[in-house]
Amino acid sequence: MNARPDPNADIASTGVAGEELKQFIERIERLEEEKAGIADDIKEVFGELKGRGFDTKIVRKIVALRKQDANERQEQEAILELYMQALGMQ
Amino acid sequence: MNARPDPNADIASTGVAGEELKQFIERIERLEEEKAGIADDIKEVFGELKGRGFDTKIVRKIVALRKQDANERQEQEAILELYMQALGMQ
Amino acid sequence: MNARPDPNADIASTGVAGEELKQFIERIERLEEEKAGIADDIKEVFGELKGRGFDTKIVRKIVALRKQDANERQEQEAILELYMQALGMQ
Amino acid sequence: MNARPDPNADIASTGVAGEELKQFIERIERLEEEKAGIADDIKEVFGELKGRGFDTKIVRKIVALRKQDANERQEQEAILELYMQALGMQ
DNA sequence: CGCTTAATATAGCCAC
DNA sequence: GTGGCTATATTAAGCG
Repeated sequence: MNARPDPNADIASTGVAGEELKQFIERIERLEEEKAGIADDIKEVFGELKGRGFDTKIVRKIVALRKQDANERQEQEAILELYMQALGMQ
Repeated sequence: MNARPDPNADIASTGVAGEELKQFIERIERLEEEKAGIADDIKEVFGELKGRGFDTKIVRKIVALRKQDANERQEQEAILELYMQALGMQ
Repeated sequence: MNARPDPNADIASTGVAGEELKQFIERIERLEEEKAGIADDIKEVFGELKGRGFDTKIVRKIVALRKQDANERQEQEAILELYMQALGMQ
Repeated sequence: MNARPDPNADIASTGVAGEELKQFIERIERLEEEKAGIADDIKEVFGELKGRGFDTKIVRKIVALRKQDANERQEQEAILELYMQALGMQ
């Protein structure tokens, strides 16, 4: 048993749960702002790196590859080749 | 004119640019970790909120809607400015 | 249960699934051509409109805004329905 | 000299250019609807193809490859390898 | 032609 | 664990 079994119902009536909800939403929005800020930082690094003459597209690929399991990558390539052979493409 | 007009060429030879690239990549990876951490925090808030009896789906929609409202406002202002420029109203 | 549980296997052997795949790909390519054609039509309209003295940038913004307004309306309705469900109001 | 040198100015005054603009916008919106319809058709084909056991991601790749110039692809791969060598990744 | 914004594709998440 | 949905990442287009 719970003192507030259905906060949603309370929203329309007392506003108590509404206040709690507001707090949650504000926390989320604050965190999302932070996240967006970091995303901007990343963009800046790419901008800087581009200004130094590096190819951003390739750097992105490297970063992605470092995350990705090498085996999975090989598997993907293998099945892709299989398909291409079936279609007579190369 | 630039002291390093083609970093790509350097990569294969001296490795100097390779070192610089490595630095960039590590910065990016550090920032992406931070970003992922915040994403986790957000998930936690949703978990908590769910534990308090709120419907996560609805809360997500509210958050999205509030963001959209903000965007909408910006859009409206943007187009208003465009019009004013077009009409020579400065 | 399915008559062809693993088309990928068939590709390398009989080529039957390869044929089916080819059909799919050709359908997709035909549709993408159509789509590109329409995109060209849109470009033409913008060209025409520009020739009539309108500012394409502004017109694009108006179109985007009208679309956004429509989306916004749908979003509002969606969240309203969600709330009603959550509150047991059918 | 032109009978309507600045349609934008007219918008605020006579509404004549406003009417013309409306026509343009409606044409654009109609075309964009068509385009969206075809995009949906494409999605359907992918859905169907998926239901037949094909891997949509790979099929997308094939479609993209068929568009792409083979030389460009090889060049991309070459430079990627170069970078990876420089970083000691394989 | 580079930079910014829109379209598309991918991946992660959540509910069933 | 599968499938839909949202969010992110990539790619393409438009503009100056």
